[in-house]
Amino acid sequence: MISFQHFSLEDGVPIYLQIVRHIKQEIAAQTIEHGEELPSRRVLSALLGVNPNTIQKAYKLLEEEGLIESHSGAKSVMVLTEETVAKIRTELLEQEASQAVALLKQMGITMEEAISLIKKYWN
Amino acid sequence: MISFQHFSLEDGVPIYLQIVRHIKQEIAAQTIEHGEELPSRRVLSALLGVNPNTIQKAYKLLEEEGLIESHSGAKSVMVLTEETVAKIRTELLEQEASQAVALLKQMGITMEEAISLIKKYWN
Amino acid sequence: MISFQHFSLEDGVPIYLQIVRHIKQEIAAQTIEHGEELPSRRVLSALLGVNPNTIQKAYKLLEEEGLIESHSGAKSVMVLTEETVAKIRTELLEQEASQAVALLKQMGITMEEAISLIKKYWN
Amino acid sequence: MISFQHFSLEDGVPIYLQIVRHIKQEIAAQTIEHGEELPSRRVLSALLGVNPNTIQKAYKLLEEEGLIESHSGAKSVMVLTEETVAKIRTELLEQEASQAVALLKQMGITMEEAISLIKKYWN
DNA sequence: GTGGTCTAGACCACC
DNA sequence: GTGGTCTAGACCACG
Repeated sequence: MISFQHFSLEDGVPIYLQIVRHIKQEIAAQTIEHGEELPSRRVLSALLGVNPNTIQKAYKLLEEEGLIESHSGAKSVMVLTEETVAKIRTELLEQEASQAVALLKQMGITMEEAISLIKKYWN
Repeated sequence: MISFQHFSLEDGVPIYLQIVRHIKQEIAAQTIEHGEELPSRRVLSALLGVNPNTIQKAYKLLEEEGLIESHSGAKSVMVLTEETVAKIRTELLEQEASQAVALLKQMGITMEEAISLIKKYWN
Repeated sequence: MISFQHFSLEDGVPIYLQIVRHIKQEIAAQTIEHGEELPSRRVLSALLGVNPNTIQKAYKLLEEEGLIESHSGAKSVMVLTEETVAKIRTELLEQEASQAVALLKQMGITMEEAISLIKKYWN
Repeated sequence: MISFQHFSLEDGVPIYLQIVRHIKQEIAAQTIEHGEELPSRRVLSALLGVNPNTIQKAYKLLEEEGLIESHSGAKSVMVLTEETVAKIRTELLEQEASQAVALLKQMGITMEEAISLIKKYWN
């Protein structure tokens, strides 16, 4: 079941991309599964306090990537193969890890310090 | 001294915000120091390959945050106390670390796996 | 009696407006007459291949213009005086003719060429 | 020189499509030529009393059809070959003529009456 | 109720 | 000044 419990809007990054990213995270975490229904535009827009159109844009992008099927009048549905799940998982990890490492290195932090940081923030 | 980095709109973050963030990273890494002169808008725009207006916007934001002082006609200088440097450093780390940890945990990754990921991407 | 016609959103005009226009054309052509019963929403929607709601919307608009009377539970009947028929007829012709003539003149076509075009497309 | 002198907004048809159509008419009438600059989004939107975005949408559609070239920071420019002009001209005529003929025939008007209508509205 | 689209306004990067 | 894009709100067709 998809959830937007731990979702909060950052500043700067377009909202619809943040939503896409969050859904991909849920896919990678397998908290959302093949065939599952997504919340409707209106429901999710009310939940996040944004315009229904912004949700629409996020869903459309996911549809173009083949992760969703939408038919007018019916709810949008997840379309997931094991393959795509694995691919998304790898993508997200790579993205996040390389970004984090780049930042830490640029700030002059050593790998050991980085590891202790991870431990500190893990809880 | 501000170092080169590639900026683009790919991920949707406005370039001028990316530049602000980059400069803050250099502050946190102490590769930029108090009293240092910033490159002129024109020079930096050439260096980073973006429009001078965009640099202007970034500088203005930094000035509003009190990190820069521009005296009309003269060059801009960094205004950094130990306090502000520490604050920026903490901000950046916290932001990045908590975001990364949240993602990893949500994806069902253990701390040990996370650490080995760090090691893998460190180089 | 309302005849079949293909309706779609291709050119951007809402379907319910296309239906209204189509019915007005039948009025002007006097293939629909005063006192005639309209097909029920369900029947017409099946005939035209559109959603019953869309027919409903078209009927409502015609009712607001006074061309239809619907008594609750009963069928809708056409309310047409000679006057209104003539008015609709004139409206439609004027609209179409002036639009077509404006286009042709703007494109630098002579009246003679226009007439031969009419002849060409008449069949 | 393109002009929106004799342009007025109809109801029902999306505004951006009306604009596209009008520009195509000007192309067909050769009142607008290869290499000519189009009015900017802001200018035209103010002129027509609509949102700049609506103009943007019209221009984008023309660009996708290869009739316009747009580069950020510079004005949009017409890209017209003799071939495309001829094609547009034919398209518009065919469209308008067949539409007009269909309406007239459906209204029970004979070809002779139609021709006299044309003559009547020509002036 | 659902998704699809048109119009509107503000902001961004660039010349 | 220019075009490009993101967010917002209203309307449409459909189940």
